This record gives sequence, C-alpha cells and structure tokens, in this order.
Amino acid sequence: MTNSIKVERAKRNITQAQLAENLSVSRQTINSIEIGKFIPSTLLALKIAKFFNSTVDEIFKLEDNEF
Amino acid sequence: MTNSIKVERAKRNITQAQLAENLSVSRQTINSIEIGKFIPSTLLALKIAKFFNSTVDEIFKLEDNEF
DNA sequence: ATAAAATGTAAAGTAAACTTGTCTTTTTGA
DNA sequence: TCAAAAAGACAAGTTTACTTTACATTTTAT
Repeated sequence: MTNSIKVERAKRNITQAQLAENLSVSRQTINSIEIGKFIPSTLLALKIAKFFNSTVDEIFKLEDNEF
Repeated sequence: MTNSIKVERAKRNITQAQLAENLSVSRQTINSIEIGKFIPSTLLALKIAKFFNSTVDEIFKLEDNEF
C-alpha cells in the first residue's frame, strides 16, 4: 500500500507536526505512516482524507501485488 | 465510524465467511468490523472496497461528531 | 418443527498501531 | 555558513486489531 500524504502536505505547506496536531495523533504516527512503517486505521485514514478535502482511495492505494 | 459491509454482502448474497475467505481474514474479523467492534486497517478497508467494486469512502463513513 | 447454515459472542494469545521520549540527520532560511 | 525547523529513526510501553477456538443464538430452508 502506498500513500501520498507527503505530497498533500507539500501542496498545502503543512508540516508533519501540524498535521498530527490537527488529527490529534503524534508526529511519529504521521511520520511512520508517511514512510510506510505502519498502516493507519480506517478511522485515521478517513480523517486524513477529510483534512485534505480528498478521499481515502485517492490518498491510499493498493499496490499491484496486493489483493 | 459506520460501515455498510452488511448491506454490500446482502446485495451480493455473500456470507461473512465467504467474504472473510476472499480477503484472507477470519470470519470473526469481518463480523467484528460489521458490528463496529473494531476498526479495520486501511489496507483491509481497501481490500473490502475493492472486493465490492466500491470505495473506502463509500463503505466507511465518519459520523457527525468524529473529526 | 427440525436440521443446517449463518451470525453473534467471548476468551486467550499474537501482531501491529500508536504514544512518549530522545537523539540524529536533513532541509530551510537569514 | 550557521542556527533553527523539520523530518527520520529507535526503543519501551500501551492499546487495539486480528487469530484461533469454542459455543450460543438466530435465520433459512425443507
């Protein structure tokens, strides 16, 4: 699974810490998700998508070999 | 967070066990997600959405008080 | 009404998400 | 070029997703 959180942040010039604060999670959580270290819950994914006025499916993508 | 997995299953006449098998998770995992006992990972949500030819955002919704 | 299938529930264990704290490395900007 | 800000990384601890097993309840079909 890939995600474009870093790109979405860059578009809006928002830091990991700012995103984290807005979502009420730790900066490390955002960092770890961004670099693919772990997979967020669907609840957090929905919040991330909403924050970026986007969708979960737009930000998180299955890779070819997945499913 | 709410989800419409039960409805999507009903549309296609698929049991929890069949869905679980297709997604390589246990039946209890599907059951627990359906009744809101726990929140799936984004990876599993993407697989569920794909199985139903739908989207995560269509199947999983934030409730009004969330975020 | 009865059997079989499907669903709900619960407990114990494992895996992984997430937190907090700390430190290093990279990037940014004056 | 230098300092500050941002990002990457690591470890230990907590919480929660998920598994397996097992059993109870509900639904479906005959």
